[in-house]
Parts: sequence; C-alpha cells; structure tokens
Amino acid sequence: MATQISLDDTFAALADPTRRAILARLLDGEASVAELAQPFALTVRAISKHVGVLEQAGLVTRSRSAQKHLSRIELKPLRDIDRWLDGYRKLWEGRFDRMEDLLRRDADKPE
Amino acid sequence: MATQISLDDTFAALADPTRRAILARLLDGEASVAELAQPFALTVRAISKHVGVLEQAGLVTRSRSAQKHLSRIELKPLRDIDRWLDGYRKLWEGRFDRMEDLLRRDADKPE
DNA sequence: TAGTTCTGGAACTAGTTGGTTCTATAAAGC
DNA sequence: GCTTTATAGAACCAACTAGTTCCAGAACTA
Repeated sequence: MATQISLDDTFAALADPTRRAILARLLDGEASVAELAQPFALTVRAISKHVGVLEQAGLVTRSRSAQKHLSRIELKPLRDIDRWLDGYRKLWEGRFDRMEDLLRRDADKPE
Repeated sequence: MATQISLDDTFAALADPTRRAILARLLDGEASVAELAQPFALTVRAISKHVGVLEQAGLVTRSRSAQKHLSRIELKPLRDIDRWLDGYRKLWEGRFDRMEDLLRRDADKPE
C-alpha cells in the first residue's frame, strides 16, 4: 500500500506558491527538475527540494528516464482535500440565512 | 475591504491538525478560547495562538462579549481553496483514460 | 474594593523550513 | 576514457513555528 499521506503534509506542501506553481505546470505534462526550475529565480537544487516535498506529500511521483527524473502530478491528495472540504461546503452552498442559522445554532442554546 | 488573504496563509493554517479540529468545532457554533481548548492536552495560551493563526488566515473572526472573545468560522478562504481545486478537479472527474491523455499530452510531443 | 476569570503580550526554547553552496554519482555524448 | 548533463546528499544559515511560562489588563462577582 502506498504509505498513507496525511492532510497535514498535503496542506503544508500546498502552502508554498512555488510548489503550487510547479503543480500547475505539471498539468501540462511530465517534466524534469531542470524544466520545472526554468521559470523561477531559484537554484535547480531549491526546485529539486520543492519537488521532494511534493513527492513526500504524495502530490508527485517520479520515474527516471535516463538521467532525467520525470515528475508527474498525483491527484489523490487533492481529492482528499476536496473530501475534507465537503464538511464545510454545505455551509456556503445553502441559502445564506440557513448558513447563519447553522452557525448560530448553539449560541442560543440554554446550555 | 477585508485585507486580502493569500492561499499561502490559508493552506498553512490548515496544515495543523489542532487548527482543523478547532475549525470543525466551530461548525457547532461560536466558542470562547477556553471552550475551544477544552478537548486538547495543550495550554489555553497555545490554543489562543492557534486561533490567532486562523484569524490571520481569515478562517475565523472574533467578537468580544464581556471577557469572552467568541470565535466564529469564516468560509471565504475555504471557498477560495475550493475554487483553486477547480483547476485540478476536472482531472479526476473525467474518465480516467482522458485524464491519462491530458497528463501525457506533452510527453510525446516532438518538441 | 478585592478576588476571580478570560485572554493576549513578552520572552524563551527546540525543531522545522526554504534557501544557499559545494560535492558526489550516474548516465549520455564524443 | 573523458567530459558534460541532471540530479541528490551534506552542511550550513536565517527565519519561522509551536509550544512553554510568567505577567498584565479588562471585565465580571461578591
């Protein structure tokens, strides 16, 4: 089984704009570290570390083709976040006053 | 205007299980710091700091009623994450082989 | 007024993060 | 075989984080 990824790691990995940009780039297809580094004013090593963080968080897998290690986006952790959001989504999808009701539900309870 | 919140801050705030638990608790209604601290083996001060982080990230607003400062969940940053996910959601909602096509689209380009 | 309750500020600590540089290794190209 | 290219390991640094303890202030309670 693919070692369980925590929401902690996923959220932490996504909390960096460089890493989110790398993920977005990977929507266009697999890429090597050098290719991923190209748009940034950072060393290739720094980008390599960012990819490592994404890999740790399960958001990226790598396959080496010759010297190039191709990175590829993995969707499962994103789906996990999506499912986590489900618990809150109903609050903004309902009518606004119903949302207010939910939020205040306990506040008026006699305890 | 309510000072613009960055995805960086939102993701970072959500990368901590204590803070996610606090948010979940706030689904049941507003609560004071002391109330929020009750389920945790942490000092009230530590929880107060966590609430501060959530507040910084726009996930919580506070209103003081007497000494009690009531925290309330705010949904906008969560909706922002939901919208950010939109860019990826189509990949796991489509048929799997179409997703594969998208991912490999560039890999086979003659360049 | 005095005491209690609720919270935030300040100062500190240990551990983590995001970046650097320099070095090593593995595969391709000549 | 030597050189180049692509990447990761190691060591380092400055900044930030999550926690603590101690103290101060604001507002209820008696």
